[in-house]
Amino acid sequence: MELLEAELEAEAGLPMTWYDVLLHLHERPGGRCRMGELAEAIVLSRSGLTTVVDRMEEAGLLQRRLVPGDRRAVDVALTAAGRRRFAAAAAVHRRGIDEHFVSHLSTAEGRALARALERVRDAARARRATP
Amino acid sequence: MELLEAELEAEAGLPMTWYDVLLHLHERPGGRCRMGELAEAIVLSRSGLTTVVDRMEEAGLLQRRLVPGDRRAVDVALTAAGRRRFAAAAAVHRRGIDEHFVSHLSTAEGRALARALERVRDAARARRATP
DNA sequence: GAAGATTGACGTGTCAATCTTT
DNA sequence: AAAGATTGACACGTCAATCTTC
Repeated sequence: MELLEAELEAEAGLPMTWYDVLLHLHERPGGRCRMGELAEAIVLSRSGLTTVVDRMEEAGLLQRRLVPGDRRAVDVALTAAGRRRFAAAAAVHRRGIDEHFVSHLSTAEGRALARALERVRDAARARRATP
Repeated sequence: MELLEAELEAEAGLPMTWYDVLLHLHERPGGRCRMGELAEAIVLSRSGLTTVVDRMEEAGLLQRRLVPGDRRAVDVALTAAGRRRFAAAAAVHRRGIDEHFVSHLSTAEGRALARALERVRDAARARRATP
């Protein structure tokens, strides 16, 4: 993770947190999403996300938008610059994952590892849901 | 990791960083070691370790000791209380690892996973050594 | 009153500068 | 000058309190 993060910073000029934000926005239809939902998705406190979005908005990668129908809420939306920046960063990140992780495993190993770790993850999640 | 850390905190009253310190001291002969060596071992900056050791010394789990022969250096040494506290914490932590990780894998899966991840780790370390 | 987001106080880590000893 | 540890300034995260809207 340290290695991937350093490469992302060096070659795409993005901190990992910013990449996470761009990724999850990119996955939503319209490239937009509520603050709370986004905070949940990238595992960050709501207040933490507030300041991250402040910076990213200054950098022109996204914009806060009013939510039609609920004046409490705020939407975060990708800008064109944000989409371009994400595309470039994603290329860097995918190459990194391939090079530093996937390339060291056989196909069979990859599958086996995924299956095993999914079980571990699911068990942890289940326990988290009902503590 | 979040789960293990929460359990350690709740059942043994130790932050993960403190556990790491106790563990690595416990592994050294005499339960003592230099500050710099310890910082390297637990992957923490030297200055970060300074403050952690401050707190742990206040808590009575370890002591700073003069190093005979080099007045620049400082040794950190486990106290009796530190050893007791580590034993209790280690029991909690081992149980957690067993329960939340190992128990979800077959013996064969465990071995395969270890071999595969060791290769990934070694590759990352090699690249880190010569960037 | 509860949901949604923001603000302020604080904890923990890194980095650069400092001080002592070699 | 270089090794060893500490100090101070700062970045980034969490939690509790606040403010607005439902």
